[in-house]
Amino acid sequence: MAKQVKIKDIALMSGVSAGTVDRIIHNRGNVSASSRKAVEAVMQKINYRTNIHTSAISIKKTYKLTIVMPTATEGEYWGFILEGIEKALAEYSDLNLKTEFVYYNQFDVYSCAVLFEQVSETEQDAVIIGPTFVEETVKLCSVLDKKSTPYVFVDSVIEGTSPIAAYSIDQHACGRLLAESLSLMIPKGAPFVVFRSKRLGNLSANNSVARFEGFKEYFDGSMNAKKLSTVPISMLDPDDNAVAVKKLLEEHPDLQGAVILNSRGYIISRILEELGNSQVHVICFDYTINNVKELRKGNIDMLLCQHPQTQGFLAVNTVIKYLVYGEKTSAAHYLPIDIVMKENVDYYQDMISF
Amino acid sequence: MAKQVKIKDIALMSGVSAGTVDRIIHNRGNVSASSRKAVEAVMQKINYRTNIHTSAISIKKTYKLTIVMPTATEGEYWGFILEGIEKALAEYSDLNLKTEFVYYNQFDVYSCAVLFEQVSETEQDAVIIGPTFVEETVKLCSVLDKKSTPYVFVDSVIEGTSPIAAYSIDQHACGRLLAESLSLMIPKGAPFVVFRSKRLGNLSANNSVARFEGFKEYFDGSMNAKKLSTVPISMLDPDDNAVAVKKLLEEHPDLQGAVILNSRGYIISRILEELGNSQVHVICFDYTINNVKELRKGNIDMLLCQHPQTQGFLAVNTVIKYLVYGEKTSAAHYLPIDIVMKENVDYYQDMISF
DNA sequence: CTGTTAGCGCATTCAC
DNA sequence: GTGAATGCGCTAACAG
Repeated sequence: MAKQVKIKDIALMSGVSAGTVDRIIHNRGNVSASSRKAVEAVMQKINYRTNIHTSAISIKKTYKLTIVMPTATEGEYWGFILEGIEKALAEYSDLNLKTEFVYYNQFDVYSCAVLFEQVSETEQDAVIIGPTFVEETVKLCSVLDKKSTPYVFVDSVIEGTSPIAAYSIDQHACGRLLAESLSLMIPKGAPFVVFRSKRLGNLSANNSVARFEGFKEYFDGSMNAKKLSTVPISMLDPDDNAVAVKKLLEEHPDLQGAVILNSRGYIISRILEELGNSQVHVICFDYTINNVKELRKGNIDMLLCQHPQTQGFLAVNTVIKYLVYGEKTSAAHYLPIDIVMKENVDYYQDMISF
Repeated sequence: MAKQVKIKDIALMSGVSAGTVDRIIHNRGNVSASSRKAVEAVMQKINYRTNIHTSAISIKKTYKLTIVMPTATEGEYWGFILEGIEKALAEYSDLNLKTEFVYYNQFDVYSCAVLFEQVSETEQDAVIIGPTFVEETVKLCSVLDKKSTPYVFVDSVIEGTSPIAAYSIDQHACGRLLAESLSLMIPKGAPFVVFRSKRLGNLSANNSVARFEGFKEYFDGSMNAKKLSTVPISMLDPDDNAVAVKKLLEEHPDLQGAVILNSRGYIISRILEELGNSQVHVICFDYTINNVKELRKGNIDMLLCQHPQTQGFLAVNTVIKYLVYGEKTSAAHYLPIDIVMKENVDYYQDMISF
């Protein structure tokens, strides 16, 4: 390995002092044009990387980081994201970080609007955003852009914003994978049903749409496409769901598969169990307590999962590297789509054990 | 966050000097029993974590790390492990690490014995071991134990050794997952075949055995168990394999599934393709170039993968943390068993992008 | 065996 | 606008 170039070396080579070099690197101003020119010339030739250790030691600034996301319940999706965030923050405990966590109700646009407004008015060095509502998010981001405050997305990418990075999964690919899994499980041409969320107007619904697109695309031109029927499920009316499923089974006694485009698969699998139906293969999304329980019982066959912890972890990592070390990452990161079944679920959760 | 405890604090609390505390933390000797006792008592009460940054800049010692494993080809299993190792080493580039990579032929006990002997005679601060042959590994480890040289396993855990950590996957669970996947793909009672490696007397074979146990266990008592037939495949005689598969298909024209207990699934899937058979579902192990190619072509339906990069990465991490910061980890780590199919393969490889 | 102390390389700050 | 001085917490060498 080549010996690390130090700030002192650059100073020497460009005929200025270390302090001046530092001021240039960190854009702190108070540098004469001639000094800047000399230093920049040297920097071009030389591959300088700030030494994170010495840097971390001597940084006195307290960085303020705001995390805005839907209310996080332990063991559920946003809870896992939070886990990853906290894990990463723990690794940077030597840094002087001040974090503020604020949450909105993901089922309530208003709570989101109010909170985002609040965040807009607060001063901070960076923001990690877990978006749900498109319009509100775009608005928040435009304010942040104006203040040149960097922000990172977890869970989704929002059009019309310019985050320094976004960690999510490819929803379209999720849909295709869902279709591939289903078609491996049921005979060609066998009837199946697609359950979609009733909720509209927010991003979850958007994700759902992208998944559905991918799902349909996979089947395009194949026989199965004709058998596709979709049923909306409701979070609020459990009885409605039971009735709908029952009706469906009566109409299609040979139903082989049920896929749910969101994380509410446990609702359907429970109904199927109650109806004594064990013939229908069930696939849905996300590693949640309820889904895992159903997976273990054998009522759900397969879960397609993202790894929310990793999203949170990487989001923090990116922000710190950007703020403290001036490192930049590419903007869009699609994380792996994990397949979890009964026999590998035990080993899934500990993934980030480092 | 609670304020970080410093070495000086511990020294104060236990009535000794900072130097003594440091000697105790790093097992550098030259400490009286009474001092040790006092300090350890305080350490128990207090949650001390060495500040990696100040530590890193002041360390003068050059740690020597030896990595022994089977010859690593890029894009294959051991190549990925190496990737993870190098990734981790890059993160510790500020540390004064001296690494020595040595490789043996995983198909040749003798080359392993010779190399391990050599490693035994070299002095180093820690060793990362990728084992293949049990006896040779046990012998090496007993030498290391005597010298109190810490070592970490990747890929497998070997009985009768005491590594500071081991990163592998649960082979038995792999077998069960294989069975679960297969039974989702083929109708109940449909005939399938199990391909096993011919090679014996080494650990790969051991892994294979464990996988087979898990596989059988899953089917215990079910109808499918009766349909189980196993065929050995040979790495060396491709023609033999083709003949065997052809014969198998003639005997079982309704064959629905083929599982391969090792990473040579591409050999079988290619033969099936050549024979024009697209009805048999193929599942095998490991993300290798050949397997992925067959997966993309649709000849292999599913790959069960470990994430070798992560194994290598964590192995290095553990060693460094142990050596430099005196941190200990629990010994056995079973990593996730990943399921890779055509539609999620694109997002699998970048997993360690941090 | 133990306490003391000189760096480690950088960001910051304060005289100039 | 600039350069030199200071301090971060830890390690390692040295003097007792």
